[in-house]
Formats: sequence, C-alpha cells, structure tokens
Amino acid sequence: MEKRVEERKTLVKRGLWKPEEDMILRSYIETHGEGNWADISRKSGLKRGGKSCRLRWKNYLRPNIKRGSMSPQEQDLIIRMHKLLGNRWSLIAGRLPGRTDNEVKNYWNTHLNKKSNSSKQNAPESISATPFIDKPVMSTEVRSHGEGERGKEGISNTWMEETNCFQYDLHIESPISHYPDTLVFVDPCFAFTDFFPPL
DNA sequence: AAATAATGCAACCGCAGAGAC
DNA sequence: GGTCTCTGCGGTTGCATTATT
Repeated sequence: MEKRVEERKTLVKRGLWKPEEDMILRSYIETHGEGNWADISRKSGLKRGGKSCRLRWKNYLRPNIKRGSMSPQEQDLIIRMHKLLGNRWSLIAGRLPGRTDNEVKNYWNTHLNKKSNSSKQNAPESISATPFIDKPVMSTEVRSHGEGERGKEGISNTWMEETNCFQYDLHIESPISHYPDTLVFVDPCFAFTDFFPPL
C-alpha cells in the first residue's frame, strides 16, 4: 500500500504547470467534460494526479475566471463574510463571481488578514462593532425553499459613509408571499448566504 | 550590481464526506 | 455494514517575483 503511494508519488509530475499541459487539460475537458479527474489524468496523457488536474482547472483554466486585483466591493464582502462564516473559503468564493476559493483564501491570508488585525488594533469601533452585525434580518428558514421556488432577484449595493460599509438592496420577485419584495440588509452576508446557493 | 528579505500566489497535502460495490 | 475510490475543502508549503539594503 505504502509502496504504491510511493510509486505514484514518483510517477506523478509536480510543480508549476506548463502552458503545454494547460492546453492538453483544457482541450481534454472541452471534448470530454469535467469530472472523473482520475480518468482525466490517466487518459489525457498528463503525468499529473487527478487532484492536481482538478485544482488547475478550477483555479486557473475554467472559463469566466476573474483575475487581477480585488475591487473594494469584493474586499468588503470577503471581510464581512469571513466574519460571519470563518474560513469557509468555498462558500465565500461562491459569492464572488469569477473568484476561486484558493484565490480568496490567498487574498485573505496576504492582504485582509493583516488589514483586519491592524484595524482591530487601531480602530476598536470598526466593522466588528457595528450594532447591526449580530442581528440577521433573515431567518435561515428561507433555505428550505428549493432552487426552483426562487424568483428573479436583483442586487444593488451602496457605500454607506456613516457605517463605513456597503448596504445591499435585494429585490426579489418571489412567490414566497410572507417575505417582502424588497429587503434591505445592513449585513450583506446574511442576504447572500440565505438566498443564494453556491454558484 | 549583488545579496538578502519580504511578499504573493500556485500547488500540494491530509482529511472528511459521499457514493458505489 | 465495511471497504474503496473519488471529490472537495482548508491549511500549509515552496517557489518566483519584487523590494530593500
């Protein structure tokens, strides 16, 4: 067993991906589709493990990946969602179209972690002290409504100078009668997590 | 210009959960 | 019910790049 693992370790290529490998993986997935990563790594001819293929596709090659620096809105959302969810990077990334969990995690560890630490020290009345933050507007009940039951939604956000945060307006054309058509969330995290499943 | 330190990010590792057998 | 395989997640590492001395 250990010997097999050892063999696999020596056979599997590691390190940074070359452009040729990217091309192979991309074209394989374009013709055969995603999933079954062990098969992909075997059949595509790539000497990479399934995990490595999956990670490369998910974090780099997948269409609609947004690269480049985070916008202030994205930063704000990451900070707020991290406050609410902790290190649930995949959930947080699910709220940021085009961003991956790895990217969000890296961004947090390199930029925001420092920022939030220093802001804790410098500004005790920052986001964490916002009186609204511990008062989720929505009940988690909403989750029990299936995907199909959700109506058309629209989100707009406005920077609130006085609270130093974004206010999110969520407009729902929803058949769920006991919820208002327009909900205003001071804490966007609840709005997103309660209404939108991961993308 | 060279050496060293700091930073950012891509990739790997280990673990857990789900599903198939 | 037990085992195996696959997949996804979060934590960590290692390397390339950039900044500083």
